[in-house]
Amino acid sequence: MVVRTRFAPSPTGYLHLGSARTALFNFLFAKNQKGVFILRIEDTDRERSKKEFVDDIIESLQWLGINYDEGPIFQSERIEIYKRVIEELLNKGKAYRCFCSKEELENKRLEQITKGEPPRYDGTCSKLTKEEINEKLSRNVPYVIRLKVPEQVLTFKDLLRGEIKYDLRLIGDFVIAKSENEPLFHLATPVDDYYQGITHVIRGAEHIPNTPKQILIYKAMNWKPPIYAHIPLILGEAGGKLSKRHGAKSIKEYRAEGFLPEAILNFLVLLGWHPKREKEIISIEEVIKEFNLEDVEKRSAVFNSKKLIWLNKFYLRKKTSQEIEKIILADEYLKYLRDYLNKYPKEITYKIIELGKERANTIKEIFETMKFLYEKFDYPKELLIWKDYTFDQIKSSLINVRENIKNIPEDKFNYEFIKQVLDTLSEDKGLTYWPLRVALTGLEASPPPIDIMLIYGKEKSLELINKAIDKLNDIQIS
RNA sequence: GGCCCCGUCGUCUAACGGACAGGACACCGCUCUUUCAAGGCGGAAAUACGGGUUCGACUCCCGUCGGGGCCA
Repeated sequence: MVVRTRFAPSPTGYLHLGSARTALFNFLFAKNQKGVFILRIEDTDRERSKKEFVDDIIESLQWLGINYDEGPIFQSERIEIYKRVIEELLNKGKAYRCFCSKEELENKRLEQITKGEPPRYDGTCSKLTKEEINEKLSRNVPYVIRLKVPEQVLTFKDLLRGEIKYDLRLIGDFVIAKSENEPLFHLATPVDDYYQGITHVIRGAEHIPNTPKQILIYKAMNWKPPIYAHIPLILGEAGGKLSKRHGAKSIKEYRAEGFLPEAILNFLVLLGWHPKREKEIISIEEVIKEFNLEDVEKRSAVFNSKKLIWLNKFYLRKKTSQEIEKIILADEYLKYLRDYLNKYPKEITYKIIELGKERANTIKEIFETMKFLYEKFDYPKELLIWKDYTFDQIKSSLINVRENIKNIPEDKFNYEFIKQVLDTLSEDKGLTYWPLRVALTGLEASPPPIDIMLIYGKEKSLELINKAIDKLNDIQIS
């Protein structure tokens, strides 16, 4: 039997980390089993479904490399199929039309609650005769369609959790469609899973309570249910389900900040699963080989942004400047960084990226780290002070540095030579390098000064050193 | 509130019923170093609690508590 899995999001928001991981686990399991992974868009809720979100889901999955073999299949285009199933259920007496009004239902509900019973539909309309139904239909009394739910305990097997028992008496005859043309989630999902030959339904643990309802549809239609695996939820750092409105960023946002797909994938896979040999860095190809649903952790995982950042930094440092340039040029979402690529000659730009990526968490931060190269900067003169040295001592150090750099011939203006010159200027190298570095960057923390001088060139470097010396001259006047 | 799921360092996790309960992120030292980053070395840090079962429990059972989810 060929394994078939699916990722079935409702396009009511951008793809975020939680749903991306659900997609990923479906993908990994299918690939591990040499099976088929399907994308299905559950857009039966016309009100809340938006094309924009459909596009985002597709685009983000593609960016992450979670490629589907079939789809996207849109539920909105399959109304005829649901209609057929609904009619069959109606004809077989497995489902019925319920004409009860909102008020009636509400009254019944309150009554049940005061009696201490679980609130559920009492099945009034299931007892209607054919004549009564036709009479109501001819009068156009509004109705919904309910499934007849047997009074028993349903047990199903979850691949991660074992047997899960559910008392169906608590559910009552639930609504499966607003009408023949308007199927609800609990109908459309199992119908699609069946017709699309889904063998394994892998989804978030929030769907555990939905599963018995969906199995009931299978039973009513005499279909064989799939295997279910409910993977743990990802909780936000503040607690609670990671959700769009709970500050969870979309994949798109991570992408626009310059996170790398391999870092996000690596991060997500480690949330609930781990490789046999202890390691943190793992490629998706390796995971596909090893992936196993039974090994997936049962408890929900708290999202830890620090670890994501650590992974991203790791992968970023492994990229060459040319690769990073390529990413910026290819990705529309990083368009806003493209200007940085043209401010200096190409070779210099590579050098800048080289220095920046060693320190940055994201592609965006590469240029933030090196921002002194791109815009005017200022700093308080106190920043020039190294340890407990006086302004005078700092000033003479800078003058000394300036004169020595001035004397370096243009053709000797390279790393080794400059280093040789500067290293001899003082016993305490910090006295040479700290004020120089501040003069060149205006920052407390930055890449090393010689590298920066090589980017600026001799002339601009001397200009910035002079500016620092001027700052210190002011001191004496005041 | 009812039902369901879950419970190992702050976080992600490892540990055939039998090790000093291991690793990673974060944190704190030290080291390297002009600063930052990266690296190296080291540290603090957990089996929720209470009962059983067993020669022996993180591991199995029950209860309590806690967290989360779904429905209302």
